[in-house]
Amino acid sequence: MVSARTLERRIADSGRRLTEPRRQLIEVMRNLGDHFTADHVMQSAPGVGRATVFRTMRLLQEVGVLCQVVLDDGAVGYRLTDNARHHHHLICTQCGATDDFASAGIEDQLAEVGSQSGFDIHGHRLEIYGLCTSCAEELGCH
Amino acid sequence: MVSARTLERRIADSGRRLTEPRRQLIEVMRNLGDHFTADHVMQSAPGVGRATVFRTMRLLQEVGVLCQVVLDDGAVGYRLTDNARHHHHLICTQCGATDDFASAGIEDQLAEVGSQSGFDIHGHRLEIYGLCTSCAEELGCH
DNA sequence: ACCAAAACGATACAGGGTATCAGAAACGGG
DNA sequence: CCCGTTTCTGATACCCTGTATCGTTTTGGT
Repeated sequence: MVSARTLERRIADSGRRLTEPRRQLIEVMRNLGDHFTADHVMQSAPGVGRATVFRTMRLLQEVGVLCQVVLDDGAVGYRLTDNARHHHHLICTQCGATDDFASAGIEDQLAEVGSQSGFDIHGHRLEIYGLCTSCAEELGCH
Repeated sequence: MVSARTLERRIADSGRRLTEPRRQLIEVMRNLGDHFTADHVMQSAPGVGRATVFRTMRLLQEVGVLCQVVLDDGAVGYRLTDNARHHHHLICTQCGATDDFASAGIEDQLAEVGSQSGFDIHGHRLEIYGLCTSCAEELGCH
């Protein structure tokens, strides 16, 4: 779990102000767990204006501590992350549980695709869908 | 370029009716080239109702001849495809040109991630962003 | 404490997609 | 070939996620 201190420092270090609504939203997102929607955040922070929720979420994305997760059905979720580095997501299509991962092997394969295709590749997006261990158990032997 | 006949057969074979609006939309999408948005389709088929455009696009996705492409900025594009099999997209962030590709190496790496993570993986979504050869030339030596 | 800059809340708007529902088209059976 | 059932259509209202506007409030450096 990424600490509130880390998140607040990221905001401060980027030259932005550390306001009360921002602090509240950070706390709310931390409490929402490993995945949530913008709507969840709004409902959990009724004192904060709608626009501020979206603005803050955009800000957190810009400083690299919040990332979008494209779900199975195309809907968008969010997730706090402590590593701003490049990574991908493992998403449970049953319960929504989400994990980060990185794989040098995959990056190598993508570089390979680039050289074969003639495209000058400078980014990608990868989401993996499946069942987390507990959902797999539950569904597997029902 | 995927033929109109193929597309129409896919609809008929799935038990749906081959109506005039559907035929029109298929023709429009074929003419729009390798990537387009729902709005492009609507503008190119002024005689067809908005809801029918979306319904038909959903239908084509269900029968596997139209796929969503998640762009760089999160916007969604569409693309006709003749292979309903699993594949990924190479997307030019400059001009929008889009190509399909598949890579056994990547699939292997993903299986690897699955076994390491404990997730029971049953799908994924991969979009690669870059510059197509002509855009790379144009921008490279301006 | 003061002030300019930044951020806020309310709200209107925008874009993409879905639900509803009365009327029209498709197509299989007689 | 006509008829009835089923499916589809168009118009429109609506929903959801996110952004723009703008007057007011906070922030934080001096």
